[in-house]
Amino acid sequence: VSERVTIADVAREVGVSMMTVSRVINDKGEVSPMTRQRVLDAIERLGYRPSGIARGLATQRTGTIGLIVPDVANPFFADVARGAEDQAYTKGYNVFLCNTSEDPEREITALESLEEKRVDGVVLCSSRLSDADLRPLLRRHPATVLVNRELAGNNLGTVMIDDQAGAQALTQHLINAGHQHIGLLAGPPISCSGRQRTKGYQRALVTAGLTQKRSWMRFCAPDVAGGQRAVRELLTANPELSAVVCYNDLVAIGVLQACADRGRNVPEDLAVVGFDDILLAALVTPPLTTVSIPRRELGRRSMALLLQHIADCAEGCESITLQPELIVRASAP
Amino acid sequence: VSERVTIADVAREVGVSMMTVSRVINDKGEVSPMTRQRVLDAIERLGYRPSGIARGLATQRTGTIGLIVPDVANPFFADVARGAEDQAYTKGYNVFLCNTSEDPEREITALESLEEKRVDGVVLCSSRLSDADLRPLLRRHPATVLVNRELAGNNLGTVMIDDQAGAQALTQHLINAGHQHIGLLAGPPISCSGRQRTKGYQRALVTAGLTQKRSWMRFCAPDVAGGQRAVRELLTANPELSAVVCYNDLVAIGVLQACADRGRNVPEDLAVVGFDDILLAALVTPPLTTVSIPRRELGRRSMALLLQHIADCAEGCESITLQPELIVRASAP
DNA sequence: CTGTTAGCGCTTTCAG
DNA sequence: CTGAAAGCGCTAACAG
Repeated sequence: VSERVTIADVAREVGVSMMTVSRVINDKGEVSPMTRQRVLDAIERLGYRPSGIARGLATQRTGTIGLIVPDVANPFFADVARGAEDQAYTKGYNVFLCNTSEDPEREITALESLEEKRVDGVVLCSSRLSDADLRPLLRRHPATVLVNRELAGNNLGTVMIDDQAGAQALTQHLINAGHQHIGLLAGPPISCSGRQRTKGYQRALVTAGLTQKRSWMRFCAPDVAGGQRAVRELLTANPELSAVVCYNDLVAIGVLQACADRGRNVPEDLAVVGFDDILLAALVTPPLTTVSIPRRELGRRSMALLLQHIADCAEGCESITLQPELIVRASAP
Repeated sequence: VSERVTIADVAREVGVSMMTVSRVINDKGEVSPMTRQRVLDAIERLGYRPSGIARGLATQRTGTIGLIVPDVANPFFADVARGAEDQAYTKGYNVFLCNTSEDPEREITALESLEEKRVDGVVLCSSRLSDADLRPLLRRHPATVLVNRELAGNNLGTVMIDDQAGAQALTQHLINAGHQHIGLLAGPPISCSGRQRTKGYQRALVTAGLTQKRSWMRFCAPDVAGGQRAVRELLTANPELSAVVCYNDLVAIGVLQACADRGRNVPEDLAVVGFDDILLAALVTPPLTTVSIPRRELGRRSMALLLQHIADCAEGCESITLQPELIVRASAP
């Protein structure tokens, strides 16, 4: 990386002003075809590449977006990140990736350092910050899209998954199969998506005119161990249950394992449905009936919404809701 | 994002020069404790945050790193990305994430746009570009670390996985268990890691003084279907085989499925070992003996190497090789 | 300990 | 169609 070639070098080489070179680079303003070609040649010959930094300082736009996720190593956010980056790429933007590890402090740091980097906008996934903490932080950014999180009052772009509809479809599927006693492993009580999914479960039961019982619902850790533990308690207390709706696929897999351990057949003795359609869902025995979330699409749409908002900032707070898709497999045919 | 507060605003507010404010921000040069405090107060009061863009233009350092991967949605690279970002975060750097989709054109574009962004360095994973294409592109960057790819001649930082040692350990494990007739499903012939793993397999056999037969080795697609197909041919042609080393876990799972289909017991009739320790490896029946690659560590070390190189650019081309770790499970006890 | 003078490399006026 | 001047917001290098 010897000496960087600047726009001045190119201008001198061709014998024109820097402005003319700038016009050629940006395809702005009229430049005579001949001059234009000579500039292009010089750029090629000298190996000139404009400095986004200098340009950013002059224009106040960096061509840069911040993407904040809890953890890219989580396949969910990895897919979201892929979709977001793809979309940004096609529009000529680069994206800063920030992981928060679910740590509010780190989320704050991310938002702040992205501000220092003067990103043109931020896509923030599953923010764990309180409204009060989040609002002032976002106000310092020119544009933001929230994924999987609402923020009342601010007219921000928002992209959500319809958790309630997903859980309702799953529960309805069980009801259609003749189940009348359906349990729920609801995930962590703080989880927003958990609450929505619980609502969907309840609404399906109400719509079908089926009984609901408090004891048929149980919170659990959102992983395999959580499902394993919770389902034991659930079935011991409620032997009448013939089906169970799980917060997510990992919980459902925990249920599968618990059933295998106690010689309970799925789906004959107990039908099981998950949520998310993770890779594993199709591979366990029996394969899981679940609901699939268009994760890459989620990232793509979020980024598209943000870039559109940046382009014509007239637009207000568009809000998008993506529908999960029911995937029927052997665990609940 | 009303009017941005600048260093000049802070200076005016306190009644000092911009330099003094700058010194406070950067903890550089001596500033009287009192002035210092007044500056800090004003920064807080005004909500000032320095512009990384302006600073980058002045210092020629952006505090920014480019990370190029084939695909973050691939769990392998997602983990690498996580490790790399974590490391960068602890050192105060932000990282640009670029996906190439295995497309050479897009890899070139990524390298070029990262140059425009004036990143301080690049971590490039599994580059698909030829040496001839890659070299001039990298020369334009101040620092680079290559992951999972060598480039002769250039003294770049390089981080590799020891594929050969991994395959050798796996094969040795089978030999220790008494196997004498060991087959190999070698993956695609073009694969560089495939060649290394084949070498490791062969070396283990040679070291143990066991026979090798050409017909015991077979190329295959690096997925479940590939393993399924190849193992049938392999066993039909060589019924004497009591164990098989697979290019990766997916191939091994294909072998498991083929065995299940034909009533062949694993590991009694055939011992099977994989490579990578993907999530699935522990969950199939029987669980796979395999070798685990420290993926997050791979990302972390790569970024650490790059940042160290940036810090004291005196250093030359350090090269790191990470060892896979043998994981013994039921498919080859 | 603090301030002044020059840029960093580009674009935005406004004039030719 | 082309150019000159004035910054964008910050810091390096000197001076006091």
